[in-house]
Amino acid sequence: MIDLRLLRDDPDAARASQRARGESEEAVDQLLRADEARRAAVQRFEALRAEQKRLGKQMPKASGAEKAELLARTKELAAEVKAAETAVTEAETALRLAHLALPNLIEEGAPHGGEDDYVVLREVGERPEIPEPKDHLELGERLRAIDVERGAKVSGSRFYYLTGVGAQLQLGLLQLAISQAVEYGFTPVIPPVLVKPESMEGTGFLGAHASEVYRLEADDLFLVGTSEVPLAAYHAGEILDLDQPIRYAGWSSCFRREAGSYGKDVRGILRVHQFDKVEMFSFCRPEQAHDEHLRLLAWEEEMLAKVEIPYRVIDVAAGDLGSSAARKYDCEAWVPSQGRYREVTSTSNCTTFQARRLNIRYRDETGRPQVAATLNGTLATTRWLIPILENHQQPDGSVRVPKALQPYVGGRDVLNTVR
RNA sequence: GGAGGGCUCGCCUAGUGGCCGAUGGCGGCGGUCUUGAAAACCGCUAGGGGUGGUGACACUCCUCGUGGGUUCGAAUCCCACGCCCUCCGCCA
Repeated sequence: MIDLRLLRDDPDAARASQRARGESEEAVDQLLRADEARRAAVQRFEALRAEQKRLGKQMPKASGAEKAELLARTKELAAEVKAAETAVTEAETALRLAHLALPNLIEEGAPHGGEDDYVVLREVGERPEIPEPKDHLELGERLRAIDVERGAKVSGSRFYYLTGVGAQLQLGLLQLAISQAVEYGFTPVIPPVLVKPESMEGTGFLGAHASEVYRLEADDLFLVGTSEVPLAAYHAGEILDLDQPIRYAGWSSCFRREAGSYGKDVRGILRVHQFDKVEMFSFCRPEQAHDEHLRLLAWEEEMLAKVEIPYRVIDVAAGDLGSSAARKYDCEAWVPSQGRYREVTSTSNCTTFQARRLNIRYRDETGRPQVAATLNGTLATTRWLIPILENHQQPDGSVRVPKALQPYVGGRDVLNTVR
């Protein structure tokens, strides 16, 4: 949810943001009208209510005919107050709907347009020359690292087993991510992955993403698609000390239904229903958010450097930001078998949008509560195994292990085909 | 699965129909005292909304888990729901 006061002061900023996203400007005006209507309703109610309280105070002192008259008047008033209160409730509901419907204002500088209008900020690392690259699944199967056949047998399509060095590589990768995060002052967190509806709602994943989310009907709980959800909701309703940003590194499994992606990326483990991830999450003051965002990006790039894979950084266009983000940078790793870059990290600056929903605040210099800013960014996921295997493959199907990961596979620098 | 108990301002707690937005303690902050500290004493210490003002601020309304009901009037009475806790059983 965006700041309504800001919206009243400068509705054109919101309209411009909507245009950049390729979304309706009418949503802005709807919200403005709903805001206005609510304030009018509130004022009507308050006037009546004040009168009711005033007369009510006279009641104990009154007696006889005076009391009877008072009673008659207050009785009438009571009905009016109740009607006015109902009107306020209705206006508030309408406002909330309009409020939820409007996405975050984009950060100045974010590219305008849709999915394909991203801007490449830089390409980093040398793409390897591999004449006939094997894809990650073939490599993974030869190494006995990835087993999608049995994944499908046991759980269905888009499920897999990581076995042997596959399991070790993933654990090592995530461990490496946690170690780096801790080194930079993050608090490592292993959060719950089942959350209540309000936690899911608060983080904005029940809007456009609702069909992406697994819901456990019997218990009315949701499986999280990222630890961003339990990390953001961790401080819901709290007033934090944000002299310094508060940083968490969440380690969790993530679950996604991948509804509507039938036939897309069906081979291997690029797009799966369940994977593991280490996610950075920051709470900070709004004025710190921009710099914090760049720090998160830098930490992502540091991790990519550690596993020695070529990548590029893109500045995601406004129309592809999702409702919460004001700006988003993705790192895309080079995938030799596909001859293109694929997303492996994503860092979003949600400014105060998410925190406002979750009611997460801090105290400013004057001691007044203000809405905090939240940011998130990927530090490692199962998907990283793809560029790691593919970029480091050798003609015989063996795979070189990046130095940083060697300790996690028994010190080996090469993983050899099994059998 | 069964049976109980509880939800009040950071924490604990008082409050059974108007004088309660709410008592007291702890903690926190500020001050007095002290060379300094402790102790003692004094003061301050929830959040949100609306209106007015450039502003410090002023006035006002809402909030005692949530929603409804009774009543002229509800933290207090009634109903429903939610959440937390304890015990028993079962499973790990």
